[in-house]
Amino acid sequence: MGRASRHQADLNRESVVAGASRVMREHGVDKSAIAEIMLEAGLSHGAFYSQFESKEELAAEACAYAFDVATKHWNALVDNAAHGTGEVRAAVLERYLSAAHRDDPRTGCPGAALAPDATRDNEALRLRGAYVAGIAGMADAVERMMPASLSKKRRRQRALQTVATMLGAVTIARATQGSAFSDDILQAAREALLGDAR
Amino acid sequence: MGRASRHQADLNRESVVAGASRVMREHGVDKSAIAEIMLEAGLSHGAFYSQFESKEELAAEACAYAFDVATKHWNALVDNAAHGTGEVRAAVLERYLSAAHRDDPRTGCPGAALAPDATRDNEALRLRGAYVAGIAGMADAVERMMPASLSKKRRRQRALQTVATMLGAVTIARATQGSAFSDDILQAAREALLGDAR
DNA sequence: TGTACATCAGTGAACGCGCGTTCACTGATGTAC
DNA sequence: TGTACATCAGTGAACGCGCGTTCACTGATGTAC
Repeated sequence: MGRASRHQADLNRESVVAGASRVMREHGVDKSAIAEIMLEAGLSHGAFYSQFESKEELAAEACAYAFDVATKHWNALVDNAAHGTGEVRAAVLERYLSAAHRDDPRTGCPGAALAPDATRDNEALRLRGAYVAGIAGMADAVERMMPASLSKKRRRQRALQTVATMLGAVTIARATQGSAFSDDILQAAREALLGDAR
Repeated sequence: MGRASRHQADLNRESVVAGASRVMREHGVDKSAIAEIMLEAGLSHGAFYSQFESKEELAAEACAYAFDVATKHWNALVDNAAHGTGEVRAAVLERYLSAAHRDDPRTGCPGAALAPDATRDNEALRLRGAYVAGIAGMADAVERMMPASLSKKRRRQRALQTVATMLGAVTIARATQGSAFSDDILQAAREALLGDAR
């Protein structure tokens, strides 16, 4: 096959990062074998180390990439909101707290999917760094969805509470998938965050 | 060393389960080596398989054990409450959402610590089963702490919302430990669940 | 109560597998002239 | 613009390590008589 062009190599690298972000959200960093990730990108196992220094570097980049995509999407929704942020907030929460999101971590929230890996990353801190930056950006996006009538301080507070509840509900729903409890916890979170009895 | 007495063997088994519940809450099931767990119980690596069928069986028992201890404790607090459940609720939440709990998963909530392992347990379902039973019991205990003035249905709803927020806040706080965000998310969850007046 | 034997908890070493990382090699790409 | 050579993305195989599991063995415990 020989050497790939500089342009093609760059495309390949992006493809590996994007693929890794999906595989790692599904299986976690440790259970995502490099061979499997490279296969997803259509490359051979051994090609990995001509693009990345280590698996940990890839994990950090995949984390940053996943947060970037998700947060940009939310910010665009806010920017394009025609009738205030209430509808955007409702749509985002409805989607986040859906069975579909619970069942498809591959394209879902990296804050929920990668939290365990960021937690246990105690030697090399790159993944944790990417996670912290990512979740902070995500919280900022949620803050922008909060009612303009609230004070800046209250909007921040509400945003953080919302993020904690969203992420906790999906985390528990995934850990209990297949049981009635899984649906109940999502339903309760929906009622809390966008419910009638709000 | 020779054969241990039946009584001693039972004690050893309990010791292994209790030790595993601590090690696994700290490192997760996969990163908890059997050798390390057995060492914690003062036994040799090879003794494991005369007590347990597999690592997965141990993980399920360790999960059930950790939930059992935590939930019994909370139920006892409710049973012994002198002045209604408000104080118990406040004390439990204050503790759960503390930096101390974030920093000490070994003796902390298994619902937060073992969620990733229950999530990825897709072949042998014993760990997931223990997790579902455990988190359900924990939610019941939280429900008992809710104001008696609320309807049964509202108490249940509030309990599930509370569990989602608690667990989500600690999960994020652990994944972002060492950053300001980690303290902020715990603080926000305290304000949400304990009230601004707190 | 004492004796002979079977049981089996615990030991320490070895096995096997998955997987991160390394390496010698290939041959198209990029560059110097 | 063409030619010669150096570079390096990608290949496929091998290495090494951690760790779950297995195994032959030990000797105190439990039991049958």
